[in-house]
Amino acid sequence: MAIKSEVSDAPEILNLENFLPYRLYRLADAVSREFSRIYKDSHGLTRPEWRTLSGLGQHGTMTATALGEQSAMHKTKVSRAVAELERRRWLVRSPDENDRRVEHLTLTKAGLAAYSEMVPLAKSFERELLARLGEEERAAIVSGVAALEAKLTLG
Amino acid sequence: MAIKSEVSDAPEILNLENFLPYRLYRLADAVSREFSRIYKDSHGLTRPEWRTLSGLGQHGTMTATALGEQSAMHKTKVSRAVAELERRRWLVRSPDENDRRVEHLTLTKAGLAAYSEMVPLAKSFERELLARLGEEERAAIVSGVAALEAKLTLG
DNA sequence: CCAAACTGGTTTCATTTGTAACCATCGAAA
DNA sequence: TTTCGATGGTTACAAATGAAACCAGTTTGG
Repeated sequence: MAIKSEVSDAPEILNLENFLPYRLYRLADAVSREFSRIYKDSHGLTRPEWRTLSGLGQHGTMTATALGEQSAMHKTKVSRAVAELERRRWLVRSPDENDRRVEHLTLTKAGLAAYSEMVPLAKSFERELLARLGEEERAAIVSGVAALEAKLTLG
Repeated sequence: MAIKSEVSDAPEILNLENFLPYRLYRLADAVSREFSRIYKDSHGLTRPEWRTLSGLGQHGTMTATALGEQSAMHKTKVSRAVAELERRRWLVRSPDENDRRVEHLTLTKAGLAAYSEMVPLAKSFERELLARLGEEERAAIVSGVAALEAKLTLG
């Protein structure tokens, strides 16, 4: 049997368990699922709501557009998350002086309280996640992610 | 101002852009989005459908349960993906001899053809993705992901 | 000054997803 | 053998998502 036919007869096979896009997605999904307990189980937030809360907690006041850029969310996700947090009275909107299309979003005391409560939990989640790894493994995942991020168009 | 009040007054802040669960998710999402062009744009497949095709292409014949385990999908996703691939006549079901609940799934010639067409594209996608990185960066992401996978309950 | 193009943000609609209930069959134990 | 709990797989329903249309309001170019 000629080599040429040998290599072209058998269909080329992809090993899914070893395929980086799949592994990355599955890993992120597992981590995200675990992490979601912090905002979902305790307060019934969705991920977009959590990110919105987190963005505002971090930056004080932002517009919806800025939120979308900071946390890599589509404008519709932001819009709905903001609406829900407003319904909970966790944030308020205030009109922009110069541009009447724009709204500035700010957490209320209640929103800030929820944020302050979750931040330590989030940090310890990350800490414990990384603590399961050895020193070089930790460095590997962090720098590996950073390297790929740098090469991609994110958000 | 006493140190104690200094540290407890300001709300602790989480830097989202630096938070591993967020970064991981955003990265996986971006990679997955780019990759999806291979199965979505050309054949209109969803991710579960692609994974199902991929699992069967790789293993020949599988049950729905096995597919779910191999590709980290919930049984409902598998069920719907299988139904769609069957509708396209890309796979067939055959009953199990001993257990009438079980179905064995196999790609048809058409399914296999689609699979064979996509595999090289998938491989070159991964290759080119990794080619954007330097040697150590490549090693870092691969071993970092592997390390985290090992510590988590996946799927 | 006015039309066209653009931008911030919301809504609508179709698709996808997750949860739970469900149906059929199987295996073990009484 | 009958019954009861697990298992393979599907379905129903509610919630989350994405794409595109949409509404204001703003800017730009003629």
